[in-house]
Amino acid sequence: MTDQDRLTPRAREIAAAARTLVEEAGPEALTMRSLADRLGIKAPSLYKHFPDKSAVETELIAQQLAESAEAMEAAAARAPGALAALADAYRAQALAHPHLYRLATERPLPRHALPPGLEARAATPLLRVCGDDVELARAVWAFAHGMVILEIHGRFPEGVDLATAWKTGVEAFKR
Amino acid sequence: MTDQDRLTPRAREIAAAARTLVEEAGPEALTMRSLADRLGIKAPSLYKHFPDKSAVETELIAQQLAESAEAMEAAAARAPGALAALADAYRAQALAHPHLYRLATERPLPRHALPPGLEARAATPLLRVCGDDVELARAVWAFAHGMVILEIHGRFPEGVDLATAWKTGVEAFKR
DNA sequence: GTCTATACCCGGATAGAC
DNA sequence: GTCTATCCGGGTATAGAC
Repeated sequence: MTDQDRLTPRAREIAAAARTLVEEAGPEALTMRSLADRLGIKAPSLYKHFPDKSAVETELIAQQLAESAEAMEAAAARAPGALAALADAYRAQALAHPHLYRLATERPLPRHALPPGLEARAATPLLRVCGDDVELARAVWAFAHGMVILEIHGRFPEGVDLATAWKTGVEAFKR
Repeated sequence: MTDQDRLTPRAREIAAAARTLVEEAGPEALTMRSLADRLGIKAPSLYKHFPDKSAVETELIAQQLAESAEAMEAAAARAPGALAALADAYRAQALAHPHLYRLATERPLPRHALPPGLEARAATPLLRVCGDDVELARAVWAFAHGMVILEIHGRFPEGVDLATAWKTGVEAFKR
C-alpha cells in the first residue's frame, strides 16, 4: 500500500506541507491553522481532505516508519548481517528528520490507522540481523532509539563523541 | 542544596500539587489553571510563588533527577559493581512515575536553572559501575532510557517479556 | 475545494484591589 | 497571599454559502 492508495492527490499535497512544517518547527508547531497558512488556504478547508488533525499526523508517522524501513532494508542489502551498518542507517535516517522522528516515536503508535504490516516491516531488518532473536532485537532497538532520542533532546554533554558510544553499543550486542 | 533552600514553604506545596497533577495526567495536563484548581486558588496567585510555568516544571525535573540519583546510589550501595542492580533501579524508578520521567527526559534539560551538580550526580553511579568509561556509560544509559521510554509509550508489542530484553542488554554491556 | 462566520474551549500572563 | 478583571493569543472543529 502506497500513498497513492491511501490519499487523494490534494491530500498528498497537504501531507507534504504538514511534513515540511513538522520538520522545520517540530510536532507542536503542526496546527490546522499553521498548516492551512502554509498552503495558502483557510483551516476549515483542510477538513474536506482529512477527517481531523490526527489523520494528518498518522500519515506523517506512516511516512517516517516507511522511510526508516526503507533505509534499513537498503543497509541490510548493502552489508548483509552487519549490525553496524544497520545502526548507522537507523541513526542517519532519524537525525535527518529529528522532529519527524519525534512525532513518530514519542507517543503510542496509532496502529489501527497505519497501513497493515508497516510496523512489522520496519522491525524486520533488525530482527534478521539479530538471527531472529526477538529479545536481542528489542534490546538493540532500545539502545539505538535511546542514542537517537537523547541526542535529539540535547541530553549528552555538548560536543561529545557519540560515534564511540554507538560503536561501544554495537560491539556489545554483536557477541 | 535541597528544596528547603530553593523554595519557600508555599512554593513547595505548589510543586507537590504540580507533581501529583503530572503523575496523574501527564506533562501536557500541567497548566497554571489546572494547578491552581487543584490547590483551591486562582491561577494568577501562582505567580507570587513562581515567576512562570517553566519554573514549576524545572522544579519537578530537579525532583525527578534527584530521586533517580538517589535510587541509583542506593542500588550501588547495596550491590557494588552490579550493573544489573543499577539497571533494575533505574527502570523501577522511572516506571514508578512514567509521566514525571517523560517531563524530565523528553526535552532539553534546563541546565542553568537546575541545582549545580545535580546532573553529574545523577550520572555518577552508572559511570562508576562502568569503570569510569564514559563511552560505555553513555551506551548503557541510552539502552536503559530506550527500554524505559519505549515501554512508556507502548511501543513494544502487548504483553511482551521485557525482563528478558533488559537482561539481554545488561549482559551485553557487562563484557 | 474553498470560503466566512462562528462556536467553543484552552492557554500564559499582568494590573491593581484587598 | 489571594482575588477579580482582563488582555491576548491559540487551538479543533462545524455549518452553510459559493
